[in-house]
Amino acid sequence: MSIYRSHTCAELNRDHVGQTIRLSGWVHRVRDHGGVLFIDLRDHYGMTQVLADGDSPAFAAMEAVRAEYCIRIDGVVKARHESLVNPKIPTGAIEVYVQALTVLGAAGELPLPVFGEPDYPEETRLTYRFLDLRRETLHGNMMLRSNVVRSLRNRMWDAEFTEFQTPIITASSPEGARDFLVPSRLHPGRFYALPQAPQQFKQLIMVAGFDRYFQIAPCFRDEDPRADRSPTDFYQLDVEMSFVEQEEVFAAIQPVIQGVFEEFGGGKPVDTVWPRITFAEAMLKYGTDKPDLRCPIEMQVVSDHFRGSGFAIFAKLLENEGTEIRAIPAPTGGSRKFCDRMNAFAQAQGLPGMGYIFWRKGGDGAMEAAGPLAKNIGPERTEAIRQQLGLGEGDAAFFLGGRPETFEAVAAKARVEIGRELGLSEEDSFRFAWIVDFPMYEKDDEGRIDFSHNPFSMPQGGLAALDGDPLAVKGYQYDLACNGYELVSGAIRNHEPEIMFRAFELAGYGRDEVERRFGGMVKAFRYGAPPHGGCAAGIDRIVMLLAGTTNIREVIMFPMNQRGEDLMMGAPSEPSNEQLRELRLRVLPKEQ
RNA sequence: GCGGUUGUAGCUCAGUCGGUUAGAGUACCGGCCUGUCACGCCGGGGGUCGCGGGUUCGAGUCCCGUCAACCGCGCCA
Repeated sequence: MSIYRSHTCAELNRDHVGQTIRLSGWVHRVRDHGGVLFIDLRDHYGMTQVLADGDSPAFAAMEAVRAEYCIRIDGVVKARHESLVNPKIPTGAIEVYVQALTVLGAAGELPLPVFGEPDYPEETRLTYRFLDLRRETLHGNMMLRSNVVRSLRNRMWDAEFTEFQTPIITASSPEGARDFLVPSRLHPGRFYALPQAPQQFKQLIMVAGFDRYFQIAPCFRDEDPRADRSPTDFYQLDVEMSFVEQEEVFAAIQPVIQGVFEEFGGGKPVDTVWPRITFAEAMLKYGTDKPDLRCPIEMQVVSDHFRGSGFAIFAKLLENEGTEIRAIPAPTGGSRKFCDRMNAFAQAQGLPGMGYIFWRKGGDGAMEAAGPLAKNIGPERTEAIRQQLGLGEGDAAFFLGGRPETFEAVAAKARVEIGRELGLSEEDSFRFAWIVDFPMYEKDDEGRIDFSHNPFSMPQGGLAALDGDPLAVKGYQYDLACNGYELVSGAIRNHEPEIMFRAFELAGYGRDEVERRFGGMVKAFRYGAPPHGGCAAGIDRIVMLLAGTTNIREVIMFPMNQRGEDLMMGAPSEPSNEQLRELRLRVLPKEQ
């Protein structure tokens, strides 16, 4: 027999009654009745009730253990009386009478209880992550993650993709997010960078004549975190294929993503047909490029009804170029209480507010429009709006005005909030859509043309398209949106050096600069580069959705906190003087 | 960098209009209990009310500042 165990804590049942067995695990819970003492013994696999009474030589030892002690017991499996069976655990038909107990690892007073999983401050949970991970939820999340990754790999292998590893210590690529830099000891004053993604490597793998590559790849970005975005590092299912068009990438990746959602989604409905929605349409209808399609509400432009109307705020707004009025229809939302609550929601998000109209039964029994806006613009315009939006008695509509970029983010949240509050949205389903035709360029704060997404994407229309208005150029660039999250992002790549130079030129990067920054890739494209494209799927987010949480740290084994610190390991830490000397670095004092 | 929320026992929280010695649950320690599975009962220790300043006869409570955590914005090709 193993010195630690003959069985796991999930294994024993009536078939083992009478056997002498050995278990190792953690003390989940102690119930001391004086003459008889029960311990729920827990390991990775499950739970078994073990007990001792005064006749057992292990009784004194049993009395001494506390929650989360790691112990080993020897004992005999006993059937429980029918009235004492615990149906909540698989081993509930039996219990183990303990004859010997050894403490393998004692535990101090717990800073974080495992039993019962009460809510705890995240700071404590991260500092004692190893205890948090013993808890059922997090333990289960990590097992889910492992199983999802295995399933993704199997599905990719089955589809004849090949997995390769790319460098972790590599060169800085100056576009995009901030790099994590790694000082070079052999070359003082020079730095490696951790890859933000294996982007250039996977493209080079295609140039190298491989086909259908994938990798479960760590990506590193030195940016501030969000609830759904891990700081410092995260994992992507990175994919690249040669000789493909956009639809072929979709066809390759949909079965993989859909498959894991069907496998691990707990039976929640999973879309099997994924609509293609253009970026422009998504922004118009949903106010975001990652719409939550569980909410059926679609926004509409209603500017004409407000032009020259008695509602001065909107009428005046519309005199400025690039402005519009957008309506969010809210079927069944026709009460002042609800409208005021949503208005307050918009204000809490930093907008001046959302105007609204709602339709109710009037004093004479006929439908009447209510709300401050209706009074200002008059009955004809109000009625025209109602007809355009297809609303009726008991419904409401909210209005936002200005340049779309100033209100779209809040409108997107309000749309989802309205749908949820009114019970119009599905809750337990996964709704997917490919968002396509992203613009190649946008204007930055100073009015300069810059890449809006991925500079390596092929512009639609090729070289010729780059001679017109840059802001009108669309790329073969796409995202997969699911329930309000961006799960996948990808593109057909620009593999022709001349188009690439021209594309960068529009964004203000000279030929020399492109050669310098992306020299390896540009050089490769001069020696017979195949057309290629691919995508990358966010593993953490996929697991997050499958685990039913909205916090990415719930699905990462050892996450950073909101400030990019690892409270358990104490990272980042100060280097020793010797380390700095060797790297020939000096730390500047903090500016006061 | 900016905004919101929170900060009281190891932990989760309550604490009224500014008023006596700041409470409960849980955890911990001690006692009792032979059928519990969130065991139960009795007792005990445990507090810089985040920190600093102010108003007041009196501040956990009001005001100012500051720190920290989380959420959001900026940022994230």
